[in-house]
Amino acid sequence: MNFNLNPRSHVPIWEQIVHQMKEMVMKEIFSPQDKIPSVRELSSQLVINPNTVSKAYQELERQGVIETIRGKGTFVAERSVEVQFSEQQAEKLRDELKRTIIEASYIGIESDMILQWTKELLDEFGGEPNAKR
Amino acid sequence: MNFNLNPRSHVPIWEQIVHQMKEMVMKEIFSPQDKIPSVRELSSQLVINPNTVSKAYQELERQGVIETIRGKGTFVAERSVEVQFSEQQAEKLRDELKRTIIEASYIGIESDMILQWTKELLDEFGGEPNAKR
Amino acid sequence: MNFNLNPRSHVPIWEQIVHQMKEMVMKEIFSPQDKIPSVRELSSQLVINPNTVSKAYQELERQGVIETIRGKGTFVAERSVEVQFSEQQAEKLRDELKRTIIEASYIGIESDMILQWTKELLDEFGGEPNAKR
Amino acid sequence: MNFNLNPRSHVPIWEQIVHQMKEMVMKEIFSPQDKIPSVRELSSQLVINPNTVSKAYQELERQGVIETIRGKGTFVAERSVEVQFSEQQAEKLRDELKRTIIEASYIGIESDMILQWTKELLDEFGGEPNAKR
DNA sequence: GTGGTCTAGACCACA
DNA sequence: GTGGTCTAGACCACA
Repeated sequence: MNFNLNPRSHVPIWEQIVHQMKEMVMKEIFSPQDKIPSVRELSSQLVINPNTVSKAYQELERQGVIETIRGKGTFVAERSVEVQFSEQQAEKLRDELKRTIIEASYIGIESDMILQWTKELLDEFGGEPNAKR
Repeated sequence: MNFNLNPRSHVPIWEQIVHQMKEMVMKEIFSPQDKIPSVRELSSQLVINPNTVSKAYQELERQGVIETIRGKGTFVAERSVEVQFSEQQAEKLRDELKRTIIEASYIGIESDMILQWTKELLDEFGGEPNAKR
Repeated sequence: MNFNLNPRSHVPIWEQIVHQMKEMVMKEIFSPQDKIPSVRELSSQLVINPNTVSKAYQELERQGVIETIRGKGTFVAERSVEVQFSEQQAEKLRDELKRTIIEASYIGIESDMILQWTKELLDEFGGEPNAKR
Repeated sequence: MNFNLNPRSHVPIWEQIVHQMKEMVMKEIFSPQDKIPSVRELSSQLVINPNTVSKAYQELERQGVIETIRGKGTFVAERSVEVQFSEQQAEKLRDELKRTIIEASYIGIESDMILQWTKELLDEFGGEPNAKR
């Protein structure tokens, strides 16, 4: 697993792991049932503290991205289509989008460029890969 | 100045101020040369710690959004069109966009919805208001 | 013996076995003197680690649910009515009940619903089946 | 705040804190907006590690029981009536109830006693205290 | 070997 | 002063 962690970032390492893991699942680099490295393996590979990896894994499990089977290891979870997002979650993401668009427009990035980025990213990540149908 | 600050949010208050200030400039609620309240005035108006306002103003000044003129006060800065963004800045914003799109797709928000949001927000904030041409 | 084991659950597998075994006895699916599979048989049938079954059997024996007779095998134990529970045991179970009721009320499950569940479950499991009278 | 922590219990200390905190909110010992002790205060009062208290507070915040205001402290959250529980959550709690009832019946606790306990506990904790109406 | 809990202690951003 | 992150390391239950 290739993680690209930046310890200088203001985003905590455990959050970087959570996000990149979700990215890999969206990109179908991982499929449901795939075994992912143990906390100890990954922490020694990334040269970070096991507790940091553990925190990331716990958050991923809470979000239903991975599943832990006692004594056997950790696996990418089956994703159910029924996943229903709340109004609140949607609101929060729209706000994030707004924030990014204001920042981008402010420094002079053209609307067309932003729209193009969005389309490219949606082509890459839009849809629901790995969802049980 | 109407700020909508949420102390319960995990976004630092100084960052909320910075962002809303930029939003107001983008919406042309403020024009260059407009005087804005002093740190003391604003902090007592918003009932927050002066250090917080001070930090926000420092960041806004660093980004060239406002200017302080000794003995006269603080003003919205003139924006020049020639403002050129760096590759690095663009990269960072594209990454933010990517992050939001992954999260949104992950919880099942349709690509069409995300695209619609983007268009709406670009209509509202796209362009370069207040820029000296 | 039909066990419904869920390795993804955070309840240890040996505990799931213990509990389902007791449930089967309460439902009179088993009667005293019935022979139950050996550790080896059950572990290979359920495709789990023999140590896990062994731990479950030890706990069941400790609780007087099953009995091992050297050279003959393992059997459902005779239950005597005189089984007297201690204040401590009762206290512990009342606490568990309290915990569940607090959690349920907290997320907004109606008192009536909780009461109905209790009545249904008592109809299904209340009483002392298989007890020697 | 009176916590009754048992380090010998198999229930982690942070979980005991979470549960007892919810109990106190249900009993209206705390009301929304009430300030609760800081992580440092509580950890020194309970003579446990700050990280353990921190973990409990983070879980309580995730569940919407408390709110953190940066630099100001932690407060009991306003509870909204709209709290909607999922089928899955209800299922899990019914299972817990089932488990407790089987255990209780098994050791010979009368159905009437269990029903009485339930009614007493519902009188004490049923309903939605502190909910914004 | 696997993950979970807990302690001890450092460092940092925020207000 | 407040909480959040991270490291280091011990101990434990489970399989």
